[in-house]
This record gives sequence, C-alpha cells and structure tokens, in this order.
Amino acid sequence: MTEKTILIVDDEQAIREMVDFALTRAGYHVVGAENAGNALALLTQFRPDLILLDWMLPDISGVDLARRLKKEELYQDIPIIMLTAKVEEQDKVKGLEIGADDYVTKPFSTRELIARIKAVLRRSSPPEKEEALTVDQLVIDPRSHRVHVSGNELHLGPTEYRLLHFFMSNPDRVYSRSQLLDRVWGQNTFIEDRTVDVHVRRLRKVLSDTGYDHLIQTVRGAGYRFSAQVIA
Amino acid sequence: MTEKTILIVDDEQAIREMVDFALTRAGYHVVGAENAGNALALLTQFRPDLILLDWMLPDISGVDLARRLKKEELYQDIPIIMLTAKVEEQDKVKGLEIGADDYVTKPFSTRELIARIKAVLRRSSPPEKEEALTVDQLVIDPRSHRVHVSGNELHLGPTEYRLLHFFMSNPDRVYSRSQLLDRVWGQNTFIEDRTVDVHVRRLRKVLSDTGYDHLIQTVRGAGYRFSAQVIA
DNA sequence: CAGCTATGTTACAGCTTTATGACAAGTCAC
DNA sequence: GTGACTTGTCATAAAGCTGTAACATAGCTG
Repeated sequence: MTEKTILIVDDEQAIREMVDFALTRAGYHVVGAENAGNALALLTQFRPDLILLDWMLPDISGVDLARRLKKEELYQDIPIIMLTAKVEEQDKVKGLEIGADDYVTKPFSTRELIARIKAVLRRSSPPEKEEALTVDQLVIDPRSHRVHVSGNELHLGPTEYRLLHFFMSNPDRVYSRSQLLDRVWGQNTFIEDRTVDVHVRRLRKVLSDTGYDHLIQTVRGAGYRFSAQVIA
Repeated sequence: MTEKTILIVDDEQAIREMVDFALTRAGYHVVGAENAGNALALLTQFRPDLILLDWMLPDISGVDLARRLKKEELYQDIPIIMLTAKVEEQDKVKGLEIGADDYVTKPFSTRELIARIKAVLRRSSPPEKEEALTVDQLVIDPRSHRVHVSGNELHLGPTEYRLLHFFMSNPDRVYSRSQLLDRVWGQNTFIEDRTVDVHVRRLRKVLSDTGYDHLIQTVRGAGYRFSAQVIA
C-alpha cells in the first residue's frame, strides 16, 4: 500500500514534534503547519489523506478552518480530526457538527491518536472492488482472499496474490517489469526489476500444478502478459 | 449484560436533569442533548440503546428527527420514545406513524417512563438475529448464548463468543484485524490490532479439542477468515 | 556458431507477520 | 473484601516472505 500523509496543524511545536515522531514511527508521512494560513498554503501543494487540526490556532481558529475546508469541494473529502484541550460536551458536539470526523482531547496518548486515525481512515476509504475474477477454472476471490482451481485451493504469498490479481484484472496486455513494480508493489518502492522475475516464477510454480502457468507469458524485451486465452 | 445507554433529547434542562436522575438510579447510562443537531452529532460517537425524543425542539422538530433516523439504516433499529406535551389523538397517531416505538405525555411520572422504556427495550431487543448458526456439528445459539459441538458445550469468554458469532455470521470472507475490532468490539474502541490475534488464539484453543479450530484461518497479510469449506 | 543479452531458477540471510504464554489490572458475583 | 474470570498488552518464539546474488538457459545477431 502507499504511505498515508497526515497534515498536523498546531501552533505548539512540541505537539507537532510529538505527533510527527509517533506517526512517523507508525508508518505515516507527516507534514506540519503552525497556523491556518500555513495549512491552507500547504494544501495547495499537496493533498494529505487526513488532517489533525488544533482547536485553537493563532490566526484562524481550527474550528473555522475546518468549517471552511468542509465547504470546499476540493477539500471536503479529507477527513479531519480535531485536537482540543477542552473537554466540554458542547465543544465536542460543535466540532462534530462542523464536519470533523472525530476529535481527540489533549493530552492524548499517541496510541489513542493512532487508533483514531486508523479508524477514520478506514471509514473514509472507499470500499475496494471485490468481484471474483475467473479464467476458465481459475478463480481469484478478493472477498475471501482465495485462489482456487476447480475446488482445489492454491496457496499464494501476499505478493504473488497481488500479482495474480493484477494480471487477472488486466489481461491480454504487456507490462514491463517497472510497470509491474509500480502497479503491484506500489509507487515508491525501490526494488530491482529482476525481482519481478522471481515473483513471476513463484506464481508460475504454484499455477503449474494445474497447468495454468501458461497464462503468464513472457514477452521478450518487453515484460510479461497475462492472457485469458488458454493456449493448449 | 452491558448497561443500557439512553439518549435524552430535550431542550429543557430541567427535564433532562430529571430524566437523568431517574434513569441513572434505575441503572441506565444517560446522555443528554439539547437539540437535534447535538443529538445527531452525538450519534456519530456512540449508539444508544434507546432515544427519548421531545416532540418540540429548537432546531429540527423531534418528529422530523425521528423520521430522519428511521430512514437511515444505521439508526433505524434504535427504538424511539417520543415525549410530548400534547395529548391529542392526532399527534399520537402521527408519532407512531413516523416510526416512534412509544410515546409518553408530559407531565409523566418517572415510574411510567421507566416502565415504558423497559417495555420498549424488551420488545425491541429480541428482533436481533437470533438464529442458531451451524457448521457441521458446531452450533452457536444466541438465544441460549451457548456453543456446543455434538452435545458437548464449549465454554467461551464473552469476547470469544462474539468473535465466533461474527465469524459464523460472515463466513468465507477475510477480515483485517481492524475490521474485526470495528465489527466485534465496536466502532469506538481503541485497542491494539494485535489483541485480535490473542482472542483468535483463545477461540482456536477452545475449538481445538473438537478439531474445529481449522475453520478459523489465518490469511497472511490480510487478516482472518472463517470458512466452512474445507478446500484441500 | 560464437558472443552477448534477456530470462529462468535456486539458495538464502534478513525481515515481517503470526502464534503463544505470561501477566497485571479490571469485573463481577458473593 | 475475596476469588474466579476476563481482557488487553508484552516479550519471545515460530513461521512465512522477500529481495538479491549467482549461475543456468534460452534467444538473438551477425
């Protein structure tokens, strides 16, 4: 998967650093802004997957900023978690009313913060397409995360599974090793092209018991192709 | 069982306090909201077992709010008792038409209120899916809250019971640890993903005596899957 | 056919994900 | 309170995967 980017908007440097440290360790990419103006400027530069917004900011209040973002079509889909020192029910309610997706009360544990971030991201990420794909007797079913050929389950490692799923979703088309790395491994991976060969080999090996390894064809000088047509 | 939570939506603080006092003493957990907006916001945070809704509210009328909630799949199962100062048959009918489960006329005695709440909760809690689920000789029966394999009862802790019930209700499908936390533990619990492993382990342990632990399968990199199908 | 390049295979050390057992804190009925 | 259960978290042990390097083959070019 791709790394998620989180924008933390808080005027206290200590908080930003703490959050940065915790979230980075949890595998997120963190960008900080110390006030609303900064945050807005940054938003024109890139699109975070989630925004952590302090309730009180020196220029525009976090509440107003949230309200503003939720009004703009471009930004309204970015989930927001409010950070607040206040504990009153009123504020909590207000925060949620303006469209924040959750709120965390200071002081908070990094564990809670991470848990809430995960929950919000999970809720807001679109459900994946989970149609089962079939080629002849070969079936890959994302819902059960299973691959089987006429009743016999095939065991694939995570990478081989993704590779096969990608191939079956995009049949009859050649992909270079680099393209496969981008599409199957993710965009920011730094892996040798030849590694793809190894995984193709592993996938073919599993498929070979049932003869379906022929579906994965080598296109010399170009890459690999998955062909839905069963070649005798 | 868990303590029942009741959301009281009324703009008069005196009423809220009175109800809070009475219901708390009766063993309920009470949360108050003074208007419909507040109530809606609160509903994103937790799920009450019942809502006491004033007929007239400052922003959206109680009637409209009730109608709205009953339309949404997520909330339509929460029983609603309308609180009304009016006594006309017309209103009574209207209230029930929109889907309220009962109504109480102000002024009301706390005894009456509690009695009606109990009645409504009793009536509305059973409609949960209570069917016993079976896989081969393994049976889980929500009515008796029991699990047994060919006559022998298995002892499961509450969490393991819910986990097994969830799995048996949703077979042949992978769930990530996070999804399981959402679905089995509830949406606003913030515990470690890895804790799921431990409960899976506990559940498997109990099932292992009868060999049914194999039904709970680990899908590396994806989560767990309960599968009745034994694919060779 | 020699020489060269692209692809196939295998082995493996390091790393990541799971499984497991132990534990302290929390609950609940007595 | 007390004792029997539960529960979430850790630390540690196991398993399972992954990316590379090295060597074997196959394919192409001239």
